[in-house]
Amino acid sequence: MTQNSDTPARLIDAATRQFAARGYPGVSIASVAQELGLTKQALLHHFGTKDRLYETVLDRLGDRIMAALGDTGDIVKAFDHFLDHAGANPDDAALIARELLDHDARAETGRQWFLIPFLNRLTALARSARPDFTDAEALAEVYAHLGALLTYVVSGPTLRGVYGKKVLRGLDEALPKVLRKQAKRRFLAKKTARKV
Amino acid sequence: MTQNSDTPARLIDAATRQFAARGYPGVSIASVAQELGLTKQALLHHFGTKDRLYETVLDRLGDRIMAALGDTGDIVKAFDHFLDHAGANPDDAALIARELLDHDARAETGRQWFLIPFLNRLTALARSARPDFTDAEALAEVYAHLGALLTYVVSGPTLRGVYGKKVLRGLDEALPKVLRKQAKRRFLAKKTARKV
DNA sequence: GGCTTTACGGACCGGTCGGTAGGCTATATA
DNA sequence: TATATAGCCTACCGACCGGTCCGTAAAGCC
Repeated sequence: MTQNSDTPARLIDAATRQFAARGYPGVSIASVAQELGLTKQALLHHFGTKDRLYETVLDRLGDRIMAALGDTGDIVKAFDHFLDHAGANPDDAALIARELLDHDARAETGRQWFLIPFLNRLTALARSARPDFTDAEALAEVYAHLGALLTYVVSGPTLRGVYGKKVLRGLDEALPKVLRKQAKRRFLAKKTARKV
Repeated sequence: MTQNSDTPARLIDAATRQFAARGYPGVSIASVAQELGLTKQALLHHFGTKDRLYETVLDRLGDRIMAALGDTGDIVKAFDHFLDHAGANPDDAALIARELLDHDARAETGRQWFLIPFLNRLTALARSARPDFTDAEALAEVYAHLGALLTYVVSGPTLRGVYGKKVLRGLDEALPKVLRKQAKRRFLAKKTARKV
């Protein structure tokens, strides 16, 4: 650690932002390195290849979103925490959305996809909240809810540019309410008659 | 029309597939042209620049999705038609999802975004089904539903690769049901006391 | 038959891509 | 003090990028 020992972490941060904003093919390793005033060779020194940089970014992302769910056994709270996290870290949401679009296009040699533990966790929570669900139904409900949540968080900048700030402020007020209400309706019914 | 007069249309088809699969920065005009055995100069002859090719692709997409909604006044039916269309044309869904992610990053000189009429139409239908909604609430419900639908259609290939065909078949059976049930719950309530 | 237009291909341009080779410097260790 | 190593650089490579220039063959128009 002769010079700046946290360079790898800062490169990961920059790469996370750029991959989220422009996607894998839209980002050059030179532009990531340039963000901290380095050359691309410095980046290659730390990560070897662009692909390994990207995989590292996804690894960290996987850790963050699992942590965001918390250790609650309540799926509504888990989605609540995740919405908070995604709202505060839209880059994370964008990267997830991009992976849903692009994952099958990339080679992904061997390793397990970073979203699998996340989806499995949510599906398990859904099944424990609604034992009347089949596995497929639980995954479907989780997936539909996650899709609505991600699309909303992800399109913020786009819709702000298109509709203007005022409309978007209304959306930012209404949509989280819609999502929370929907989570309750989705997962808190049948078998588990509920309070509030 | 000396040689092949429908070349532009075929180029648009190829470009639609490739942009949907790999996104704007991931597609080279040479690879699009190559799909019909042409060189990139042929493509540039017809469209001038890569950007104009992409805009043409979005124009056609905008026409298709508006047509897919049909002329019904019933938002549940409109979403039903759109789900059918998106299921049969996953490239269209992928392009919309990519635009939601990327639109603000591109310059988009002047012209109106192709999704605006689509979103406006759906929002208007939502408001007429639920006069108790504010504009923001209607847009939020439309957007949440659209997000769930798009994410589902778009992630098909990815999830198939990750979960295997069997799980995905279960999802393909369960998720459309979830979406249809949800559309009814979203838009057919209050003021319009319900049957079914 | 001359002229223009359409539809391409070949050659090439400046620039950028990911990646390699090798060198320099500051620190850590012996 | 000698050596090793981490961190980063300059220089360079072949491949590819979007785009221009120019030629050419076929068809339409007069």
